[in-house]
Amino acid sequence: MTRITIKDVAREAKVSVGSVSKVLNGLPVSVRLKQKVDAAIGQLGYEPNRLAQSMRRRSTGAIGCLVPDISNPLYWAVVKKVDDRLQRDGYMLLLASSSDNGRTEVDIVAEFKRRRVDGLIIAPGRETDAHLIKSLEQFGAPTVILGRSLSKTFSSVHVDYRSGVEVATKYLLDLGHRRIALLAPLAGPGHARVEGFRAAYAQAGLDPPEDLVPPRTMSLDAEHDVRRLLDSADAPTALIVLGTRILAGALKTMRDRNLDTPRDLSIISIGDPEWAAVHNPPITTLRWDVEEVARLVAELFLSQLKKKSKHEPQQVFVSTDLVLRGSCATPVRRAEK
Amino acid sequence: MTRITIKDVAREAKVSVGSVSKVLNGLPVSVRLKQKVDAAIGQLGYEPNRLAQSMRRRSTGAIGCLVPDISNPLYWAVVKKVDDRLQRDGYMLLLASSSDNGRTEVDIVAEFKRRRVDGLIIAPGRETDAHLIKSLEQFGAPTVILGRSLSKTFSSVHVDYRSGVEVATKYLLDLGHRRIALLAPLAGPGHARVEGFRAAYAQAGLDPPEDLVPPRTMSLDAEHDVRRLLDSADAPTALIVLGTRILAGALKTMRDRNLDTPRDLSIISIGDPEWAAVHNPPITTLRWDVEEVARLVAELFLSQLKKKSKHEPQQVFVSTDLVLRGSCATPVRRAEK
DNA sequence: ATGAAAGCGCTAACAT
DNA sequence: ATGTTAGCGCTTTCAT
Repeated sequence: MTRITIKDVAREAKVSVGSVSKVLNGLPVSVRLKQKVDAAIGQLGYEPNRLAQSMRRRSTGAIGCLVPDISNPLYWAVVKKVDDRLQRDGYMLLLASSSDNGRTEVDIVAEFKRRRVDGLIIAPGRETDAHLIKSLEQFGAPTVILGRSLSKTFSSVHVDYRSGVEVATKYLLDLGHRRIALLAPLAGPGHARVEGFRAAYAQAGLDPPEDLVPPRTMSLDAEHDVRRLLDSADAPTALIVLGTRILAGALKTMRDRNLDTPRDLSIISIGDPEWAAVHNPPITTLRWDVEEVARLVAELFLSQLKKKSKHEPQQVFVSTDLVLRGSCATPVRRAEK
Repeated sequence: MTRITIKDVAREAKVSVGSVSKVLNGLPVSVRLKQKVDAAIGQLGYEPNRLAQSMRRRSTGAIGCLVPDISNPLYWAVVKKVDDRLQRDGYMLLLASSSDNGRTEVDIVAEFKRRRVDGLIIAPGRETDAHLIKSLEQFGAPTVILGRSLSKTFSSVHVDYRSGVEVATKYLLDLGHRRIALLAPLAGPGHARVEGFRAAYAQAGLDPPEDLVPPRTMSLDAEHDVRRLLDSADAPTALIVLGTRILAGALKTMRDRNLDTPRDLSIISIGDPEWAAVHNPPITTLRWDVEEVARLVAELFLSQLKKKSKHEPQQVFVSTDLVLRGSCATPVRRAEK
């Protein structure tokens, strides 16, 4: 551990600590002074202590980043991108995940505060959390919320599931499907997806199959849910599934049952795992640009960081694309099977 | 931003700052004192400033964590697990990925030093890097290396690819394959895999097909490589592929070529992406326990952190399992096809 | 242009 | 048992 301080440098260069500090911070000094100080720094291998700097400057150059327990590739893609972007500006990420360690999001935000982070990037686990909102608001640092509508007082970036699912549902409806099941957890922004689902039915002048929409089902065991669904008397002819796990569960179940996609069941995946295009048949997917989400988070964040005046919070939505591949077809009536 | 300091608390409670500090740190004090201080703290909503604490205590409770690519499932699984474990002990992760931001690993480690992290968890991009090693050694803080044999002076956790690939190769050899291609990047611990590959051939009294082993090929474009390989006159009858990307490339190419797995080509994947079991046919995989890797990293790290005396560095290897699924079969002679 | 000195908020001796 | 005080390493007035 380096024990060399600015004092040592000052002594070595035979100047005052104040002068060394000036050189360090690029303030105007004489050429001679700068030379002496630089020489001493090189000589001693001095590295400034960021703790001490942070203390005086009242800024740590650290950003608190909180992601939930869900093992969602989206979060990591965003973390990576944000990290890349912020490192460029000299910031570092203090990362914490809110799972499996018995600490709540509020606890972690409190810890971020104690560590005097310069800002916060938060992907909350739940849609609304008064305690968390209050905690964030009274902190008052630049904050971006990812994926939830916590409160309009913060900037946030969302995927526009509502219209995405609407498009996907309409596509299936147009193909002739009527009994479409939406398999997504109720929690979180699930309601947006359900809204899109209902909207598509409404627009087609149809009633959505209430028994196939959450919150009907969805335990943690996706495979089990899918199995029950497919085995029921009035089984759906198409599935819209959220996320890798449920998709995998559905696909596995179908293989076990020797059901064919898309002949026996059409499938649309919400989210585009790498392998959706590899699978046989390739899975039709509602995808969005992870890179763009990440870019927006980083931009929104940096813009707040740079304005001195409170910037107006913005809610940004990232649109989705329905990527047509081979997992959807006109439904075959059960009797014909 | 909280502007309340220990002084304010002392004044409010009408005690000295020293006494407040004692209460904060759980040192023995009278019940009455503690009550007064706690009351004042609650009253004021005081939160200790960790920067100031760190400065005096000479310990930040922050751990520097450096990975080449946080969005890689292996790394983020480890990071998440390590984070869970370390949060329990009051630590936080300072995370940095060394890609796409123009900063070298040495730069980032230097930044970690300046920020006075209490320890380092590093997944180096390359097998050996004298500069990095020196930088880590002179830091002298608890350090765990993930996935590379940087230097025996640090503790490290590895996946035992050598024997894993040997087992996988032997399995294919026993099935009757002779022209097996090992598709893995040369860089990094690739040599261990190649060693395993050669060892299996040697043990069977056979010569490995030199033209099918890296460093023969492997550009960044896996699909292209696979295509060239399959189109060549003396194409392999089996593939051992490293990682999601290459596997996906291989599978896609095969679908395009209308080749069947395992009839036309057997495939073993090194690493077990979630979908390997979902794919049709399910992919035989050389897998290891990511959780265990993470657990070992955390344990190795904490044990160093807790010993005052330098602990002897340990090299831990995590063994692999060959999970037999449906992607391998006895080779069919080309002519018969 | 440079130096001296006062803190930043806290902990840890040392006094009392 | 509690209070006083000297720093931790740095930045930033304020003098010179």
